[in-house]
Amino acid sequence: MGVTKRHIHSMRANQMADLAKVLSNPARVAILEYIGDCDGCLCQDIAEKIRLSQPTTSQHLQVIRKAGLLKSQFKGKAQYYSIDVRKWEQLQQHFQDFFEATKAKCC
Amino acid sequence: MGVTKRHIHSMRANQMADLAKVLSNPARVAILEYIGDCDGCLCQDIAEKIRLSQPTTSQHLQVIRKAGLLKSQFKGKAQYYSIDVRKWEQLQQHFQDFFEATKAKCC
DNA sequence: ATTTAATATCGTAATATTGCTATATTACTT
DNA sequence: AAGTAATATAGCAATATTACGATATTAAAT
Repeated sequence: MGVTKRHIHSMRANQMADLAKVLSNPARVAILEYIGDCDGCLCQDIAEKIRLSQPTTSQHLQVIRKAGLLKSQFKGKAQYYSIDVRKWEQLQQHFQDFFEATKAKCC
Repeated sequence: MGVTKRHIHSMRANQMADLAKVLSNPARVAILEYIGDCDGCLCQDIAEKIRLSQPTTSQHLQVIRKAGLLKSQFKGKAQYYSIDVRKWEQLQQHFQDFFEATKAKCC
């Protein structure tokens, strides 16, 4: 077959996997690091920085955005991306909870 | 093309992505949750619990193991898996550092 | 030595992901 | 209104991932 069988797992496990998937590509990690740096970045600047094409960079941005981690704002024709700090902290908490819950059980 | 271009990214970004990849599949998340629960689990019990075949479960276990997160011990023909707590805490710290570093820059 | 039971690996098919070029869309500028 | 600049989307090829059944490996039990 070859499809991830989401339906057999708990919603919690699927959610956790979905969040981890956002961070499971080095380009997206690099993008998040860069956006953190500059606080309001243009797609083309990001693309130049991480050395991927503009379309590829844009696609990765959409993935991160769909996870709710980005805020964006048009100024003229430019789109300024920045990290949604509240969502970022929620993400951090989600991972934290997962690590702690697992540790609490096994140790 | 279609290959992740690891060489253009920093070692840190690649590492982070590799770690996230372990958690980016709900079966592996479910396995980790289950192993946390029982502290010394058999592959077949895990397979039954998460409702995937024994070979599929074994493969996921190898992925988690290659990331260094598992300890295992043969007793007879059975292999008892458990979480390597030190490595688990290191993983947690790695994520924690990434979240904090990014947050420190952008806020 | 053979059988049995548990796990790991091989081979394969289906689907997902990654990255590109080409093109569309959007909003400003002239 | 036409041109320009920035981003997004479509379409595609290459590779990676996921899952399975079949089989190999391993170690105990008969």
